[in-house]
Amino acid sequence: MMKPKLIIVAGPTAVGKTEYAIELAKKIDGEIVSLDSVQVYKGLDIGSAKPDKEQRKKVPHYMIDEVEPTVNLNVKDYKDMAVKYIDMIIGKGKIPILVGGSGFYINAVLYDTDFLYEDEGEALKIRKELEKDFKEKGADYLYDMLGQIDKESLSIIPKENVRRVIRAIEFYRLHGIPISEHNEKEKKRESRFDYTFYVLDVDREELYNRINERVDKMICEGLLVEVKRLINQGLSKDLNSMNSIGYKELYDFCEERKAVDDIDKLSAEDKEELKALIELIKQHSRNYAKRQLTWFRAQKNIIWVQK
RNA sequence: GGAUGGGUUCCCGAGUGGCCAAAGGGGACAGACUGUAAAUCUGCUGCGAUUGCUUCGGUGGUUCGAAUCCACCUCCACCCA
Repeated sequence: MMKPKLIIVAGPTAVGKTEYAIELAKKIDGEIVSLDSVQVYKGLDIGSAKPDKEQRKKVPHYMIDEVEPTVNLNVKDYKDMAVKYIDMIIGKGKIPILVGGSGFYINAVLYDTDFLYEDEGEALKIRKELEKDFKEKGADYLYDMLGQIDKESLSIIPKENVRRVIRAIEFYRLHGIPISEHNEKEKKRESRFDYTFYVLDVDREELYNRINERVDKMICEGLLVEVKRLINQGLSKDLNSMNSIGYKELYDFCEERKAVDDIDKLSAEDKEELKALIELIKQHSRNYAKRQLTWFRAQKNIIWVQK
């Protein structure tokens, strides 16, 4: 049986994936599935640089505005949703074009990683308990615990990465097998798609310029108002959605101020503070872009597209 | 013009005779990653291939030895005029 065709357009933030993908989709009669961990959330529009209405009219887009920002999505849920759309597009005889920068999510979809079923309540309970252990007994304690159930993981996960140490222990308790063993198996998976994996890239300097400019643009377009609106909706700071770049930096600032719709009206002091926060957003975006590049460099069968 | 404090490696900042290529932080760079991933974490950061070489505003001294002490110069901050 022939594997269905699929195209991926990935790359660091702000390289211009959206436009590139739309052009491509028009040319080959494809439909776009966003593979972006933030664009899925409703209401996070400006900060996640969602394609606008005009763009979405040109080509059908999926996986955008898919869930409420109050939901904490994880790879499994994300993958399951995305796969449904992909199969639907294939079913129509069109070519799915996956567009996004979340490498981990792209891989999950592309290789159809098997994330075992987990009882969310149970998982959360275990996690809370382990987090408490960490606070009370420290990282060494957790690491020892991991070593007793899954020696292999010790060479993959550094002790300092407590979050992943916890997840590894949590996985073992949930499934009774070491996460390293499961991952080893999943890594060998072949994609069920006949895929072409493009990664867009530009000179580092140019990329950073684009990022900086785009952040400024987001501010002009009303990022502050967007964040304020989300806060007023009751979104708490510790939600995944609010933990993304552009939102986490502005959260406190917007929460403390009554009005943020007119930047010119802010006090001189506030303006200074805001300026520093904007710089921070730019920096975090640059760091993120760098991490994305690192991820893609480590992937197989990548076709680099120098812009 | 006078008094004082200060100029340290990309930035901030510690160091006040040898253990100093110089703490710490930031940034930059590189990397890891399989249920928080726009998350989380790691390494590295004067030059050179080890001995080595060139750095701590500048110049000249003191000393076996100076970023550290002395002299002069220079720049900055602040105070008095």
